[in-house]
Amino acid sequence: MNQRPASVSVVHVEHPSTCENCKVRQLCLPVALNGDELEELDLLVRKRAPLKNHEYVYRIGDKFHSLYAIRSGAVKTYGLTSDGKEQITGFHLPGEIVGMDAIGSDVHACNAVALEVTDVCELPYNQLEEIGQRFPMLQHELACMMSREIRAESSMLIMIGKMNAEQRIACFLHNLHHRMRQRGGEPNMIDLPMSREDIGNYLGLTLETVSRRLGFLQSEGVIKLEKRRVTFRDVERLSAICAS
Amino acid sequence: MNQRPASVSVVHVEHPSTCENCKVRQLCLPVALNGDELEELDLLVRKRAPLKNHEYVYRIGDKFHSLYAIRSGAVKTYGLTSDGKEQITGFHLPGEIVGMDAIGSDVHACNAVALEVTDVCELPYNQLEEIGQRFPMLQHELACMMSREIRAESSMLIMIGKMNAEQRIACFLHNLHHRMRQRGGEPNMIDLPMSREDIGNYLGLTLETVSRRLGFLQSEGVIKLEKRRVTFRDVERLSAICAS
DNA sequence: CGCATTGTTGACAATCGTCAAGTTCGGTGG
DNA sequence: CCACCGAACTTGACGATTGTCAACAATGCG
Repeated sequence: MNQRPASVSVVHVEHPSTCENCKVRQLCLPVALNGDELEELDLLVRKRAPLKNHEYVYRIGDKFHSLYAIRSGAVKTYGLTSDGKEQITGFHLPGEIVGMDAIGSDVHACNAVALEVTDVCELPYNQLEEIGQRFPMLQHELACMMSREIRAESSMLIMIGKMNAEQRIACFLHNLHHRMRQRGGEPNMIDLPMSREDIGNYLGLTLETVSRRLGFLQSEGVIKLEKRRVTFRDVERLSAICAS
Repeated sequence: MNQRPASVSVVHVEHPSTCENCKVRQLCLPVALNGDELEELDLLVRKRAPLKNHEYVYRIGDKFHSLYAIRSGAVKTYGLTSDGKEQITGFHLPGEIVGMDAIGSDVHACNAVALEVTDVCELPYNQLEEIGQRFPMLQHELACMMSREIRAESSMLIMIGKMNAEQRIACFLHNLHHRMRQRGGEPNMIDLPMSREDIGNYLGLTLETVSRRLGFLQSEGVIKLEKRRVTFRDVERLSAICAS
């Protein structure tokens, strides 16, 4: 008799891939919508073949046309400095929406690329505004998601502006841990979808510093590292480091 | 015969303080609205006595109720780190809207405080959503302003993450110069509304570093400093430093 | 006029970046 | 299946930018 494989849906019934059946609907636009609204939203969602690792959701210069809700996988968004270096502005998990920074622009000003196999729902923006007119709740939810994005970036500014390398790494892990748990991940373990270089880039550090500080956190017994798998051994201490 | 005082409105007719007559309507919500829409917007705007220096627009913990459009003056928004230090997340000029990070929250998560005498228009948010339902263009403009805020914060992340002290200061000045000009300021001069400490806080630097790098830019002939007055002597060079 | 706030300047220290060497891992092809 | 190659990561030594501490000057407000 076989063990059930860990962390895989126990029963995998083939639901039609509607918002109503989506695993992350509690975190995404549909959170507060009723049946009619959901139905309308489903009508405008364009499905796409899942993106493979390194495939772009959109690129700098692409005409802005749609927002993209992440259904599964992970996406990083990054801009370019004037001398052509990448600066990652966010890592995005299922239930989050990317592309909101381009509303009211003609073209996208940042790249969005999949960090693993990733399923996205395309939401044509003019249609979204149109049904938003008829469904106030949808309009409201969209505003909430944009507002949340603003808050998230403000938090990053606070973090980058005031914290040292160790605190940044601790906060980063803590934040990711929290978000992964919201999404039903293992309670004390995460598999990072990004490289050390990406982490460093995001946090305003070099990959060497990331590697060193992660190693230090491990030596202190706060986490355990196995390649990109991070096991949390002392979440209390991790929080304490964030707040120190 | 007296000279006309510089940088003061030449003729100061007492317009009623409607959106239509607002000096920054081209930069604010009303930019694309027609007569009916403007009238409706004016009905919901609550005027307040101008804020004096150091007076709060809203504070952390205040119940979220309204957005605030800045009519004149300047506002800084800042959050608090877990150990109680301030981190400034933005400086806001006339035509900009503060409070959008609290939409969908119960309470404000950051402070907004006037840096000089400042006139704000209070926009009760539920009324704003309500008339947004009837006027798609207003709804669209609001989304654009939120989107712009997301882009602005992304730019800051790119800047803080990748630039050294001198580049940050140069970009900061350049950005402020640009925004002041949009608002009809002197072409090559700005009076900073914030202290060196505020600038450093915002840019993730200490006030000493700000003072030193500003002094260096002056010694290089890029700017001239007189207390908080900055005169631009070589905007080309300033741009070059930002991009270096 | 005096005191508090703000800004400037200097000396020194520390964190983090740079450069470099070496290791592990994963994928590809013989 | 094994060998090889490149990507990703780790670790060490060194240096530079920036922060810290301190003294002092200038400003503005009561």
